[in-house]
Amino acid sequence: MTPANAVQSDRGASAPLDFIRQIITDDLAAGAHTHIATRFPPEPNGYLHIGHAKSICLNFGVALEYRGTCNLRLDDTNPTKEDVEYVEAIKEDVRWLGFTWNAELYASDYFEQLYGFAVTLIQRGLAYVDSLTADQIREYRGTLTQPGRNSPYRDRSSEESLDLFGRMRAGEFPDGAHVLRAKIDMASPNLNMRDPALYRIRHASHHRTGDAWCIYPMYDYAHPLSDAIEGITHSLCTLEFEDHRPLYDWLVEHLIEGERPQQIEFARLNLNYTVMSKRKLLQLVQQKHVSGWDDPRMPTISGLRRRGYTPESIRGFCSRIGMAKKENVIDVAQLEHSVREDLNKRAPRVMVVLDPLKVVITNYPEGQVEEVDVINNPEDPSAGTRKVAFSRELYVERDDFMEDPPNKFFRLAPGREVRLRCAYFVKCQGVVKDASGKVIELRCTYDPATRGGDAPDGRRVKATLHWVSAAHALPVRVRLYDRLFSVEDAEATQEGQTFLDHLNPTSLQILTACQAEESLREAQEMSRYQFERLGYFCVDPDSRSGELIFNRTVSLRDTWSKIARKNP
RNA sequence: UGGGGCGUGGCCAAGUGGUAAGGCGCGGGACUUUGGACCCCGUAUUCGAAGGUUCGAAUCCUUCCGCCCCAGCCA
Repeated sequence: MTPANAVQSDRGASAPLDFIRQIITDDLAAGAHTHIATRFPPEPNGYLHIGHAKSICLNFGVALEYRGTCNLRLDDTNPTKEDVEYVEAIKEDVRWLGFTWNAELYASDYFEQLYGFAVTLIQRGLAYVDSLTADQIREYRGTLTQPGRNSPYRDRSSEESLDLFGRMRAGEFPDGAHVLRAKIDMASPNLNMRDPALYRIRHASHHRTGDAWCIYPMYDYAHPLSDAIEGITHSLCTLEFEDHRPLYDWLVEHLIEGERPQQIEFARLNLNYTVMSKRKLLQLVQQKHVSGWDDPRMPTISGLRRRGYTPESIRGFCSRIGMAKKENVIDVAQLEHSVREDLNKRAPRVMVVLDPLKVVITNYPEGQVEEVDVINNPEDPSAGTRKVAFSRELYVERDDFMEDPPNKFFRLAPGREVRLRCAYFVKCQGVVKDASGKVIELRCTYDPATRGGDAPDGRRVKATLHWVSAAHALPVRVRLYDRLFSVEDAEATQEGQTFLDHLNPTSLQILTACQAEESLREAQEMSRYQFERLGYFCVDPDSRSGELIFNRTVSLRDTWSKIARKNP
């Protein structure tokens, strides 16, 4: 695995610059900055998801490419929703993705400075303490088409506001009694400029500052100033903050001298067949629709990690999807492609039978065992080969046999010969059924001359099957994951429905009777394999010694299933 | 309806007045001891629409249409 500090940009050198990198390049050329500084500013109120990965790759990627710096800044201005559990998870996820932050910072580090800035604003007549209730403030704000009205407290003297603001900090008032507001323009067509709230009273203890404060700055106030304090040059955020930019600029122009940060917005990432809002993800966790934030079906970084995704595949995905301002919904096939591409190159191959069907090689000596050499990774000759036990009784995949095969089915059927991977050609001579007519065993013969999988007489077979020697097989459990939602747009609901109504009831399928080749016995937690002909799997942390559990990361591309679907 | 954005193939996305990159997906083929991978080929006479400017327009102008965001003391 690539060491975190060795990560270089995942953008190809010749890739065209996206609009953000174009702006930065131009700024540099114009001499606007000598050093590029970005930040990744998550609020620690939930786990990071693949949408955050887009932002992480952008912010850290830009820093790497321009030899600048990127800070990790926890945007912890709302103590009622935030928690240390989340900050730890966020740090782990960013690190795992392969990025190293310049500094680990918290908006709460700046509370004292931010307070000072607020005092300055009040002194200059640019902010005032309002004593309207939340409901009144809403009424006074006006609507999209009607201008707002000035609060009766708007013309309060700065002395009085200063006094009130100090007493707000001192804890003299209950939640909601007063709020500090910027004095901008209640008639602005941009609602964010209609005297936005800067500070609110919240008698809540903060996960970092404890009970030191009972007033907390709003995001709109804290963010630009935090950026300025850190010397951020380009503050990259998502589209919904576009309307906030005038306020961002207003604060920075009034309070910051010298180089000022610039906010640039890009489109957030959406993926089909999932949800991306933290609120909805939290709901899935709290209502136990999934096992936790790291459930392998979740679009969270921790979920993808547990699913078996690699950091490289996620970074590759982020660079592949591009960066623009257009609303987008990326097909999950794109994500799946990224992980297949990565794992194909490095995952060792192994044979595991998910749904075993017994095969008896009738002309193979009873009690004989031989070891065949099996290729570890055809994409990587240096991976070499391993020995796999072959014997008279084997398991093959039930799907690899059909008693009455359709035209395009190349696998095993009565009278048909196939190759057992890296072992022998076998021919099906008979079928054993139980009382209900279910096939429970195949009687086959093998051709001793085909050892290794090649026929000296040059005859060909149309299929190669994976297999496991029954006597040597290691029983394992496998969890097959599918999309969490059964519709592309889970958020699109009809009257009386919620996104939960679109949950895919078969998103998790647990297989308990799988048979794996012996070499897997020592498989380490989280190690990844390709189960030949099936897909990529990783060892779940729930595994105990004596019982391995594998998660399917993604299946292999399966042209047979497409054919089968088209010819039912 | 006020304001802010955005419209290039099924999904992303380059393109910045000189005649539509690339990726995913999809279809076809070649190869094959994974129906995997790899490799070929195909997949927008047209850029939301209509006018206009120009020798020439996805790119400039005008009008129209559609979609997204904003009325938290959330971020």
